[in-house]
Amino acid sequence: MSSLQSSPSIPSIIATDYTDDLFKKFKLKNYHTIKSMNEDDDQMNMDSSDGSTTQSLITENDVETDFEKYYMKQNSQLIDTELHSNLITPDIDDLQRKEKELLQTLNKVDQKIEQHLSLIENNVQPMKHKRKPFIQCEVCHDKATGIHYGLMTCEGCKGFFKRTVQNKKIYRCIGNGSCIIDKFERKRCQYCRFTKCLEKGMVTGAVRYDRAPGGRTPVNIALLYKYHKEKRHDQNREEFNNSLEHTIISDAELKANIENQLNQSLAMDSKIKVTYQFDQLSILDTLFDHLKPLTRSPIPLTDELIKKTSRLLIDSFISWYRSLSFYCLLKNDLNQFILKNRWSKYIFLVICQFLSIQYDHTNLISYDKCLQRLIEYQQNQLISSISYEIINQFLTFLLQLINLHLTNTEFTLLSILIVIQYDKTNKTIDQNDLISLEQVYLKNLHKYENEIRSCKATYRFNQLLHTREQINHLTELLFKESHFYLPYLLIPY
DNA sequence: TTAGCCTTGATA
DNA sequence: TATCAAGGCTAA
Repeated sequence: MSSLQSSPSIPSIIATDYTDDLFKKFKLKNYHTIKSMNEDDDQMNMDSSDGSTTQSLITENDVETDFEKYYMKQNSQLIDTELHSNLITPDIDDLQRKEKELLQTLNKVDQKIEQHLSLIENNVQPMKHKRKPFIQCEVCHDKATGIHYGLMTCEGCKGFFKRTVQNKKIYRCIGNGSCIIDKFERKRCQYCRFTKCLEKGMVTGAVRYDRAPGGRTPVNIALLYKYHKEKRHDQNREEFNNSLEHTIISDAELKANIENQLNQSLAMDSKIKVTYQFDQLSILDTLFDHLKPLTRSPIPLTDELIKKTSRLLIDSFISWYRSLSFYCLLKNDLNQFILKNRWSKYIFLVICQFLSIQYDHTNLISYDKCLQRLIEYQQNQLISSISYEIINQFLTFLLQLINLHLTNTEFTLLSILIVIQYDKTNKTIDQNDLISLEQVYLKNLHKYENEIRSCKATYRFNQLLHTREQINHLTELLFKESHFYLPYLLIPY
């Protein structure tokens, strides 16, 4: 562990445990020393932060080493925090400082503290004798065991919050900071879990520095609880008002919706748990990494493998879409509409592009071979007449795509143009913002073709737009006929 | 590291 | 004395 810590190439987060443990031990020693001294002499009023009291138990060298390591860690964390403030949890000391400032403001605003206390009491009182059989944790929706650090939470989230604050942990989110936190997924991302704890109103100041067990919540902390409770109440009211104007669905609902569509198209039962992977470093590499295992799969491909791959591709699609520059500029409901309605087209293009790289126009799978795989996949069941037509159309399209030899830029621009295409047949949502956005990307594509193909630019540009229409048509056809698995069957093995 | 269970101590 | 909300312990 110590060698890891000294290595500059390893992120500081990996090496935190060692120093955290040392600091924890140091604080414990400090606490026990003070406690024993207080027991010996009740008259003395010692401050637990006074370093001199600890020297009777541990050597100066120990203290220096422990603190040197601790402050080195703190410094490295601060640097990291500045660089990736959106993806790394803030410093716990900073959080607690902000809470103190807030508390001072609260006290200044309301001079009648006594009145405040009675109000808090009145708020707490009615809850005391209410016992519900199942109360949800406000962070992960598991069974709550009570109010912990100001919020109704389960034992897991309580312990997680305590450990984070006590050990001054700093977490990193490998996604975009919007991971789902529920009973099953809460362990996947510590950053998003802690962020949710704070957002919901857990108070870091309620974690006791002296680690003294038992007792009631101090008045000042209770004031912070009240503040957060009122703040949440206001936010909920505002969100409710907004929801009347815009129907915005949550991440969980979005995934469930896509999941349902996928189930219907693949016509299979779901037994696989969705796994989420957020890798935005190289989207095409990630997508192809998801597809490569199919080239080594048993023959014929299993439902399970196709479904698992589809889910990985969907996750990558969501991550990729959210990383696009215009994502934050569009209204939430429009983004949700795109995510819900365009994922299949994007995935279809990805698989076809993967196939076009695996094959070339001379060795493309034959019509008969394709039919044979389809029959094998359907376990020798008779296939409908429409299936013959779909295979034909699909193979024709694939051959065209192989001959196109898309560049990476063309692939990216085509992907975006598929996703943001204005759909004039759909009047259920305001898509006006997509018109101008589409124009921007069309201009970009044309400009790119002008640069690399000069006189053939317009022809190529039109070819790509035609490809987009073919993708729209084929995706809808595959979905309608529950043949969305067809592109997967063509992956060479 | 997590999370369920137990202990502790202030307060009604 | 019961309750609540802190903390600790420990198996997984």
